[in-house]
Amino acid sequence: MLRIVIADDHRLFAEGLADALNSVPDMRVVGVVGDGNELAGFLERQPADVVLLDLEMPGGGMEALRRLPAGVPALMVTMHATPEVYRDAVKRGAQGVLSKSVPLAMLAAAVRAAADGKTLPWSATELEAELAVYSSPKLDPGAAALTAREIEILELLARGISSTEELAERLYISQKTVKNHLASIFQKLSVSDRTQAAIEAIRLGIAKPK
Amino acid sequence: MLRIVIADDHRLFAEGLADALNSVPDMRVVGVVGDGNELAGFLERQPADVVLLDLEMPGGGMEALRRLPAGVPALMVTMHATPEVYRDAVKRGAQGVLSKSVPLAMLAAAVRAAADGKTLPWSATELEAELAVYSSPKLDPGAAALTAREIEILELLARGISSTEELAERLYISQKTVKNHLASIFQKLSVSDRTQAAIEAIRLGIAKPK
DNA sequence: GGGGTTTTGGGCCTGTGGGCCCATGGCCGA
DNA sequence: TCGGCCATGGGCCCACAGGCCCAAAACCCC
Repeated sequence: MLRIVIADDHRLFAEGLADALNSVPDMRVVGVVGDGNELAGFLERQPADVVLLDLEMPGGGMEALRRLPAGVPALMVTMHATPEVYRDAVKRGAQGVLSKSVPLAMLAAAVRAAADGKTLPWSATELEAELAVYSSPKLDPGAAALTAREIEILELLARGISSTEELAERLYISQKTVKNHLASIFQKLSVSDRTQAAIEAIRLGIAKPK
Repeated sequence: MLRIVIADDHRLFAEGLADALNSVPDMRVVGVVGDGNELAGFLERQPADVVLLDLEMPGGGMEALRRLPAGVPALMVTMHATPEVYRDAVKRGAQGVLSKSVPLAMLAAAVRAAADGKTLPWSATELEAELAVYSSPKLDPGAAALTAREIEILELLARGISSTEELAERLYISQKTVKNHLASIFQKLSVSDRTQAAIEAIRLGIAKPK
């Protein structure tokens, strides 16, 4: 799970992006700050794996970038992505620069790459090639341990198929087998009933409600 | 449920905002377009209750505004909210102008006001006074029927507090009362157990997982 | 002040969920 | 080929969930 801090004074953008990133299975936004001067202090109290910085913000995006604690990967996200901005940002320690016009999936990939310590290239073609590796979420170890059948059951569960009887019917297996799978799921997800399992499945992005 | 269309070529912003608005109980983003020229055509196929327009976009925000079908409330959302922009936008039929720096809750209130046909004032103080009326979501008929206590229980449920015992402890009431509330919730949401209730609560935006 | 709703609680009963044990056959990789 | 995981089932037990009926105090609105 990658912990992300967003530094952007445009609250609609920041809050929206936070929601969007939280719906990506392997990411969690742990903080939003609206002022570049607050960022360094905030990161002392709240460790993060990646910081997303707006270029245009109070306190200055470039300035905030320069004052980041060493070793914290940062991505500059800006309306005005130019080669000059890229050069300056990378010189000051950023892992890359992204336009606010890129799709969410590309940002997610870039965040994974940044967390991995990669410095992203500027050119669009190289960038796409680089990010292809990071396109899919690195799921939690817990989630990864789930078997195919278990995931299938979780998907149904998250869609509201909650009774043992109906689950068994949908999967053409006995109710006993369903209960066995569920018991295994509970253990792997560290939960104690199917309600918590459904919530956890939704939270992990394994399954979506409806 | 208010249907919203977002017109903005900054995909990160648009997708993020879409997620954020979808998590507001009474709103649903039904479309995102990245070009002002596409907007009018899109709205013919997909009716909307409110349109959110970016000022700075291909095709021109003001231009797109002018070409909106009559009677569709529109809000201009922009980095550069100035009195001049406000004057021009309102003259062209917009219900108001909001800076991208406002919090999500204010946008949500503004959307409700716009859907109601209100034209929003420019000055911040008047705006706040006007939006106070629209601060709380117009819930779904089904959701609206839920009582305060029932919502409280649903929130806990969606956070993984699933056993009757723990729910009772958290709320300082007897387990019997918890079960009674749950029975009432099941009926109102047309579900049959707490797993489905938790999922429905998340889906309706009444509660968020964790 | 009186009639709705909400919140609180009781009793009772049945069905289901979840814990724990075990067994078999299939499949895959070392 | 053998040991491992997986999917499939069985039996058993008990606690808990959910259904149904009812009741009283609190609250709020007209």
